Amino acid sequence: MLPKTYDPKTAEDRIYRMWEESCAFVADVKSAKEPFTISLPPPNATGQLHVGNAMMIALEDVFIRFQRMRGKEALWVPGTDHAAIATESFVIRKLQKEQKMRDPRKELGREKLLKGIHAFVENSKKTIRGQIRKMGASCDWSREHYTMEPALNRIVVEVFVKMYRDGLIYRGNRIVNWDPALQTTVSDDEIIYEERKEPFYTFKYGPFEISTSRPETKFGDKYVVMHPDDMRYAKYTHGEKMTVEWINGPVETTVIKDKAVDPEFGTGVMTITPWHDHADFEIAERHKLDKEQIIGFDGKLLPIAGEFSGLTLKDARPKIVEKLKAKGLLVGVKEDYLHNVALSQRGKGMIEPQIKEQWFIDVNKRVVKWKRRELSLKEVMQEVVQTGLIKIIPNRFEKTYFHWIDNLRDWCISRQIWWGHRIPVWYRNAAGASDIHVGVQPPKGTAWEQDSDTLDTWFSSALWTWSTLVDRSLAGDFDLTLEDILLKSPDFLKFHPTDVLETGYDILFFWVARMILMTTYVTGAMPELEYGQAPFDVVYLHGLIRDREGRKMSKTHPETNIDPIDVIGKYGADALRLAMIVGQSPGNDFRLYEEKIAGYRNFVNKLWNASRFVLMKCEEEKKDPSKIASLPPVNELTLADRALLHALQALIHDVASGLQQYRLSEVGERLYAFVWDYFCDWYLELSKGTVNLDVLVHALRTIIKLLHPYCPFVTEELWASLKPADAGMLIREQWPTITSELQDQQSFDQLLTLINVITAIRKLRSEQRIAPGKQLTVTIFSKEHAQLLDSQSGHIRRLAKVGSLTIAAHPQELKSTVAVILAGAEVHLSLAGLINKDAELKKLAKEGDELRRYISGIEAKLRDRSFTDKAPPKVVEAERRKLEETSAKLKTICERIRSLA
RNA sequence: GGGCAAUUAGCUCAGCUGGUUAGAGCGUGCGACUCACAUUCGCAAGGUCACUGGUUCGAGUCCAGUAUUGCCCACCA
Repeated sequence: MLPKTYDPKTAEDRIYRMWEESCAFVADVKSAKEPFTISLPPPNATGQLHVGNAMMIALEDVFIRFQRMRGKEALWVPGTDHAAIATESFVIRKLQKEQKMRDPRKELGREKLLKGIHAFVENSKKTIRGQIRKMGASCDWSREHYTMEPALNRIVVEVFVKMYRDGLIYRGNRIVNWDPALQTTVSDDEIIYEERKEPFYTFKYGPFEISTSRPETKFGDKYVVMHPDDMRYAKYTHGEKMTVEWINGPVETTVIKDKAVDPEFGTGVMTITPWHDHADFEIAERHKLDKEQIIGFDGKLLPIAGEFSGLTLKDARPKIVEKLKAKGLLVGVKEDYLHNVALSQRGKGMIEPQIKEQWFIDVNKRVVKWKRRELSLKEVMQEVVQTGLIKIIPNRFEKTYFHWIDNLRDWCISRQIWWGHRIPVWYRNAAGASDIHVGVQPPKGTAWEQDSDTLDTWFSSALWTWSTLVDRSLAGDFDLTLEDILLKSPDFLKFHPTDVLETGYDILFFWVARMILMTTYVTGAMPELEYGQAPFDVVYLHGLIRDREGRKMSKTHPETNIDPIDVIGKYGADALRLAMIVGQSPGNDFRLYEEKIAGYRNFVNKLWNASRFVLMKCEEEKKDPSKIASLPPVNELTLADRALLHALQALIHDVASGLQQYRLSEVGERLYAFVWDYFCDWYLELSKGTVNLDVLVHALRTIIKLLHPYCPFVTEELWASLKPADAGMLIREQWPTITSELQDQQSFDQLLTLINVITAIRKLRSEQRIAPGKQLTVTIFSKEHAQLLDSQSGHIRRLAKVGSLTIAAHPQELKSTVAVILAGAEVHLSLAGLINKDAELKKLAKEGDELRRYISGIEAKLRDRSFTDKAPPKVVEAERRKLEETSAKLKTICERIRSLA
């Protein structure tokens, strides 16, 4: 016998082990079944799974389990990401804290530090694997991958070289976002802006006045820029040179006219610092101006700053302002000037733009082959979404996506960190000439030195949907080309493109867009792949998880922060999964808090107890549930059974069609309501009278199958007790199908009637409108109803708490009875005068008032010619019917009031 | 500055292509030791669907504007 409450703790690990040991998650590449593939967005191998990861696992597992049961060859590829900068900075901070190292990079050197990070990552991977399992994820562990494994490294390098040869990757001096704290560049997308109030200074600069919030960068300013149409400065000509007194003495400056200057802002004149400002850099590029470095990569001023050389920016600023003031060049200071400062998303340190030699991907060059045409990367990315090859859910993000592409600049892919895929480029200075080698393998010969930079972590993630499907044994064979490797990999041929990419909308640009970029680029040149594949058909974007107050989940608010693993320990994985799926809608943020999870824990327990009840019944009747194989003939079933089977058909339909449209939340609610309100509250209640165990077991099995994608553990556990003898595990069961013979709307309506009768009795009782212990007579018009009620009389008697219950097939003494007309059915309850008169009258009067108000509303509507003439006849007819029904109801109520009074 | 979204019960949210008296969960109040389940069961209260106009026979739903909130992108020296 099952225990009274379901205990997920003992069951979940055992069930997961059973699935895994029996290879239930392993996809068969040789199968003839249609494939269904998802690549798990690889969590960062930096320690722990967070709620966002848990959410995506829950959603994806629903897709996968559903499709697997529907008969697809479902493959879910798990893995982890090396998360270059995140991991490296995490480990460095850790070393600083735990081992009191000042600068771990210097103290350990490249190799030792990498070894340390590697050990840390291996450990994290272990943790994360365990945590993904805790969620119940049915991913194929035999195909687990890691972005830095040798096979993937080979692919990364191949793609780099291919792009280099196509002229899409180039090396150039460009202004980049430099993070002095982490000593690396970061991409535009890795910057956050923070509003700050800082003083805003205005200085005298020759005949001009210029304003700045960063005087410490102004040493090298030797260009003064204004708008060409600004009449105030019309007397100065473009290219005019003059000498002005500046911080460290006189400097020669040149007048530049450029439309980038806003005449309305400040004095309409500015000086530029091209080395340390994006906008200034662009102006300088346009006019081919000199650029000078002012700030070192360590964040300190360079010798150009003269006496201020070596100072940090923070220390230098007041001193410089002081000096300018002393020289009489300070015109004014506006305190509390509000502006945005760029901060590193990772370390939260200031970003100092710098000019550096970096590797870039050209997004505008039209050399990308796609469907037999040559386009730019930008154009391909736009096309696949525009033509509907890729569909984004919710579709409003397609707009965001296009907007992002429109503004996309060349992608800086090199990073000055050590943890990551090393750039496959070698340099050599021999005989005064410098050589460069770009290749999959290191060059032969001596004196070659590899580029010390590594690749942006998103470069390798961008290949994820297919780099994980490559046959590992081929990756070591350097006679093969990238195309050969792909075409010889059975997994790739069978399972790519993937079906759904499910992730948070916050990494649409970081990752999703870049996967599209890389995959279309690589496959577009391959005739065998019809000149181009997208990495996936559908992008499902979930929202961010927030706490009860709407804040982002974070450890800084431990009282509301939810750690998925803690929650699973407390409420079970099924409850967590349900809580994260139901109520969640794509693209919208979602609040998660403990009560929600507790609510679904209760639901899981409800399902558990419903099953327990069924099993108890089986035991009572000495019936072995495993021997129940099929339904008895329909014509032998009772009304209630037929109604239940009908309702199940509708449920099967709704669940399948909802899931195919990715409406997970709605389907979850539908299942929740069905199990709780219909199956438990009504059908099982009715079954307490007479039971057809075959139907009961069949219905429960169906429900359990439908619920399995949402809460796999409890359903698998229950399945073990309920399944037919020859059936295997639930995870591999077939999805229920709709049988038209079982559709029986009439029975369903009649059962509703019965339910209404019972509701009415309950209500009467709870409102104390009938006295307990008295006789209750139910009179009904239809023979079928009478039979039905008769079979339930014991149950109703209990509900109504009456001493006896009489059921008659014909109305008797209608005059002296108080009848309740129940919606759409001719069933009356006769209370044989044993009611609490005052309570009843009050109730009836209220009901009557409501109905009268409602009726007059409909009447007014029907009198309105514009309605009756213009509305569709169907609608008008419906209103008429409504009026008739309601009037009849009101009439009965009036009669009852009369008979009472 | 450009863009996207949200605004429905005390709280968290559903409400698909405009059509019965706008729903759920939680919370609240009242009642119940009903033999699967107190992680339960029954009942009730609570909403001029942010505001103002418009389209329509009919608007929570479509359109325009306003307000508030949130997010994304760009960025001004």
